[in-house]
Amino acid sequence: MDDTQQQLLKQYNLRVTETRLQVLNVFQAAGQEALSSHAIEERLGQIDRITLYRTLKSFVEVGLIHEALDNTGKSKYALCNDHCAKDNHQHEHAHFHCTKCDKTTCLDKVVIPPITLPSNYQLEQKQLVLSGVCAACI
Amino acid sequence: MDDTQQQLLKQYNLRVTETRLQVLNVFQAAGQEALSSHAIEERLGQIDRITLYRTLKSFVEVGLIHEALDNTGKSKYALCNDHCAKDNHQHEHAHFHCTKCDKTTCLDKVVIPPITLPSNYQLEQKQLVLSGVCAACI
DNA sequence: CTGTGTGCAAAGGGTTTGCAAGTAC
DNA sequence: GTACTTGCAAACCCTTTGCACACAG
Repeated sequence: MDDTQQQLLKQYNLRVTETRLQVLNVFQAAGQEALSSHAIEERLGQIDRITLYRTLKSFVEVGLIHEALDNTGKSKYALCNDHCAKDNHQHEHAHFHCTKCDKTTCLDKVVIPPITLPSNYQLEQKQLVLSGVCAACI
Repeated sequence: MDDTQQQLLKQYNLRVTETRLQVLNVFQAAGQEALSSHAIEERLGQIDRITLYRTLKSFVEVGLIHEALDNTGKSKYALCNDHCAKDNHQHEHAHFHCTKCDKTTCLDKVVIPPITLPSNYQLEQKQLVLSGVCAACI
């Protein structure tokens, strides 16, 4: 429903614009797959690249999407499941990058185990990047 | 000893050149710190940037250094401790990125716990990226 | 109406490629 | 001598910034 998406944007204090609705739509359709700006562009076709970058930045800032680290060097993004706040992204799950199809997937069920750091290290964020071959490519 | 470094390069089937010796030297001096190409350039001063990129690529290919993932988007590299082969980099340790000084450190003692993946995922590599404030910056 | 978002052009940063000259072995 | 390495220029890709116009609230 278009209406739920509008609500979602408002909920995050974002103005409702055509571009944002479209981008949000792409993310919702992508499910657990993390998308590069290139992939989003492909799916939308006519979007302005710069506007897209700014849209993604806004979405990350408010906590609607999160950046998924993979070892490709390029940024990929996926929807946040839980309620993430501005400065409190909660993403204690792993991201899996398939070396065959290049897809990056959020593995919500894979919880990052507690890590024991050397003393005097203040841990703020931990990200687990797994790579190999995904279910679809084996 | 310059001689040990030459031996090391030969051991990895790399031709001994001035550039490679210099870069190797920088890595050995850096210890557990992972270096960006920019950082290496700074420490060497007069090196050609393109040659440096190619040197790094060669070093990674033969397994002399490994790429350390941090969430800055830029590539950083550090010496491999164990004997890594061409297609068999063994880096089951974590990398810590300090958000204050921007240093990335290999935490050899932090072993990545075994991960249980959903069935039909073939795991080949796991990387743990920790970030926060390092001992020196607290 | 006011502040925010958009679109274009231009610039920026990191990295790669092509090619000729130089060098390790 | 031959294959590999270097150095320069140019190109590439992804991303950011500046500015005028358009639009949401």
